[in-house]
Amino acid sequence: SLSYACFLSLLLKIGQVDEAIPLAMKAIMKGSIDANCGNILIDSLAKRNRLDLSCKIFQRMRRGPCKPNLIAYNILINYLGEARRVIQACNIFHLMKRDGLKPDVTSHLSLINILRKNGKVSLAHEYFKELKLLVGKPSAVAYACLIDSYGRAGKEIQALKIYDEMKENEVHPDVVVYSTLFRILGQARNAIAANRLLGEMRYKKCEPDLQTYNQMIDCFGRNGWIQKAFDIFGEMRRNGTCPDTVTYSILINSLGSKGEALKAFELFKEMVSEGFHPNVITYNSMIKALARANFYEQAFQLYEQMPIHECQPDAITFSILLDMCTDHCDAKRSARLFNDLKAADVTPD
RNA sequence: CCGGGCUUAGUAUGGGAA
Repeated sequence: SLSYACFLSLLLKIGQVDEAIPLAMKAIMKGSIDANCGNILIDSLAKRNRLDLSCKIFQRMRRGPCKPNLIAYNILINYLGEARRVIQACNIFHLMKRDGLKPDVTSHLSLINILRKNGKVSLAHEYFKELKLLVGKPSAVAYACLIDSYGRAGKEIQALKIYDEMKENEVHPDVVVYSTLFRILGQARNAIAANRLLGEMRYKKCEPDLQTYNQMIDCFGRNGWIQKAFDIFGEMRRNGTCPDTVTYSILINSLGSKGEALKAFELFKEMVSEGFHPNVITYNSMIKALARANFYEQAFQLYEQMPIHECQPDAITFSILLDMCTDHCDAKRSARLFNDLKAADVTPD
C-alpha cells in the first residue's frame, strides 16, 4: 500500500495527474490504499490546486473498504478553508460526525480559524463552545483565535470579554494572545486598556517576542504615545531582542503621524547605518511622513533613492506622491510620475 | 508501551467609500 502511494505521489509530482487518478480510484476500491496513503494523496492533490480531485478521492474512500481517517477530514477542512469554501468546510466537519468520527482539537481549531478569516464571528464562537465541551479548557491558541475573530469584526469589548473568560478559566495567555490584544486595542485607540494589559503581561513575567514588541510599539505609537513606544523600543534592545525593518517602519509611522518628519528621518538614517534594509513599506511610511510635514522636495529625493535598497515603488508610493503633486499643483511632476507608474509593474487598485 | 509523520493562532505604509 505504501509503495502504491509513493508511485501515485510520484505520478502527481511529475504532473501525470490524469494517469494517477484512475489508478488511484481502482486501488481504493480494491482496498490497496490505506487511510495514511489516502491522506498523502488527498494532501498532494490539494497542494497542486486540485482540491476537486482531493474531494473525489475522499468520497471514493468513504465508499470503499478502507475508510478515510480523521486526518483526511482535517486536511480537507483546511484546504477548503484556504479556497474560501467556508460552507463546504463546515459540511465536512459535520460529515465527520455522521461518519462516526469525533472531530478533535485540530478539526475545531481549523474550522474556527476559517470562520475567523471569513468574518463569521458568531459561528466561530459556536464552534469554540463545542471545543470547550470537548476539552474543558481550550488552549491559549483557541482563545487567541476567538479573540482575533472578535477583533477583526471590530468588536473590541467582546474580544476583551473572551480574554477575561480565559483568565477565569485559568488558561495562561501567551505572546500571541497578548499581541492580538495589543493590535485590537491599538486599532480601537484604547491606549489606556493597552497600558493596563502591558502591566498584566509584565506581572505575569511573559517575555514578549519580536512580533509582540512590534505590536506593542505600534499600539502606543499610533495613538500618539510616542514616549511609551520608544521606551518599549529601548527595553526590547536591552532584553536582547533585535528590532527588524517592521519595528523601524512602525516607529517612523508613529513619528510621521505626529508631524515629526525630521525625527522620523533621523531614525530612517539610523536604521540604514545599523545595517537594516528598508523595504517599500518603510519608504512609503517615510515619504508619507515627509509629505505630511510639507517636505516636498525631500519626499521626492527619497523616492528617487529607492533603487539603492532595491525597492520598487508600488501603488501606494505613487498614490502618496501623486496626492502631493496635486496639493502643490505640480503638473510636470505628476506627468513624470504617471510615466514611472506605467513603466513600473504596479498592480493598480 | 514508546516514538515519529500529515492538518490549527498574532505584526507595519496611501487615498477613496460606507
